[in-house]
Amino acid sequence: MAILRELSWTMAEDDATETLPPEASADAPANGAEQSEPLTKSVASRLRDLIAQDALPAGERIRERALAERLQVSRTPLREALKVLATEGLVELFPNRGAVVSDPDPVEVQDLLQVLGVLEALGGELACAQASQRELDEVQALHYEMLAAYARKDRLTYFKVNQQIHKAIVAASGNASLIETHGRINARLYRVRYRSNSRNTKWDVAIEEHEAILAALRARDAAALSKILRSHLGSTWANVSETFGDNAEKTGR
Amino acid sequence: MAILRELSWTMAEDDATETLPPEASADAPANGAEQSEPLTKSVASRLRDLIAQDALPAGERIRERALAERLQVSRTPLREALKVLATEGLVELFPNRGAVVSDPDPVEVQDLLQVLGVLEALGGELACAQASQRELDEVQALHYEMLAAYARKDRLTYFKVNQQIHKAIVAASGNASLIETHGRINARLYRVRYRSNSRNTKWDVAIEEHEAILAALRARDAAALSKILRSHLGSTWANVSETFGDNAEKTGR
DNA sequence: GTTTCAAAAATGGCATACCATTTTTAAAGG
DNA sequence: CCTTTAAAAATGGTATGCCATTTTTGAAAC
Repeated sequence: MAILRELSWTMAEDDATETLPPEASADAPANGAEQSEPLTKSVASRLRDLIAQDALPAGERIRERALAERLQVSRTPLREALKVLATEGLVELFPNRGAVVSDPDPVEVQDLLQVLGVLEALGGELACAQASQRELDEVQALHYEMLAAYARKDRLTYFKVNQQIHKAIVAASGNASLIETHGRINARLYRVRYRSNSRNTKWDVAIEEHEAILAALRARDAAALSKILRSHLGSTWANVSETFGDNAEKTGR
Repeated sequence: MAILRELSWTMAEDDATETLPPEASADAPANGAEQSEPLTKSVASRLRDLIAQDALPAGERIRERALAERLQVSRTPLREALKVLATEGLVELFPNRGAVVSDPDPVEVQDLLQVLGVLEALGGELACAQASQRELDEVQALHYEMLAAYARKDRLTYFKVNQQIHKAIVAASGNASLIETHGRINARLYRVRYRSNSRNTKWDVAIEEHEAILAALRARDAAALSKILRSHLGSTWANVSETFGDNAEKTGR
């Protein structure tokens, strides 16, 4: 299918290894500061990117030896990274038959969105109380950027900025555990939501909701923002469920 | 300090390897079904137990070679397991200087409790809509067990049954992602909460709150249950913060 | 007695080798 | 041509070995 290409997705984590540079980094001795990030970590980071971009297609079995060679590392750090990604839910491990890139079904997606909803709701509440004016302004700026992408019908930019907005709100909560958990759940939904974004038929509704989000945030109205953010992900489900052919939306939940 | 001994803590996960059997399991050929669980998995499970029980004290550095020998495995599966536990937040990894058992400070604990609060609130809401009568009855039974432990001033049993109740409510939500996420956040708080349990000065308040929880659950009053569960973890923070000497409770959040 | 610093020991990071299980291949049988 | 099945190849699981970094040791200097 080969959707998803030009994304520079980063998790709520640390380093952002650039996408798909298979060659090992040459030694840069000019730097007097610390070097040497653990290989496992950078491999995990690269794998997250590859999965988000469908360069490792969902449902596909991962061959350790081949992938290790592709990434120019031995199997040991690759295996360690795969264990980590499995814990994060991005791949599934099958004893004696390796790893497969996770491909959540509608029920899982709905479950994840429900959790994401309450996490963002909490993020919004805390942000109303904790966010600096600086942070609020930045969210506002992102909001305008999003409107610009909407006006241009630039779905890719819209999607990326949209993600940034939600991430920024949660970040403004100042709650490290929340930020991390939110980032992780979000990562598991990334591919599915990206796919749904390109077919989203209720774009204008999403925009309206975002206006309400911004209004509540500016007013620091915690209760209102919490409510909107949670229901906003209900709308997301309405969109995403269309992507799962047919009757996925009526799972009776 | 050596608190925590007789717990048979299990995560929201799978297998429950018994605590501290250093000898490798002898081959049991009688079983025709599948055998051979991956070592990494069972090692991770054992480490979780050891951490929960303070057999691996918080803040202490983990020596790979020594621990590998103690667990009777090579360093490879142990290292893989440590990466997993690091992802779960139970240990922290320091490049080139190994792993340390996490010891959350008051701010982290408060953050974790806030997240746990909204997760349980969601669990309660969903449980009101989804739980079978069977599941409700079981929660009720656990509640009575807890009252029995309270009457006997048996704090250990109280603590364990209390945990079971909250876990059972979340489990009744039927939301797999929620169950998993809740289990993970909970695991990170386990030690701290256990410690606070033994000094809890507001035991009767907690009991009252549990009565309200049960009432709301029986009535399938989602809104009420959600609200109570979340504030219940506010009370938990009030208790836990006492454990962090002095002025931990007024962190201004 | 304290501090400095270099040698030595220990430790974590990674690659590789070997084994058991699984998957594929292909040959035999129908 | 399809099914069965046994050999062969490939794969994941684990142990071990080597190297770079870190930590400890202890002797010299103050």
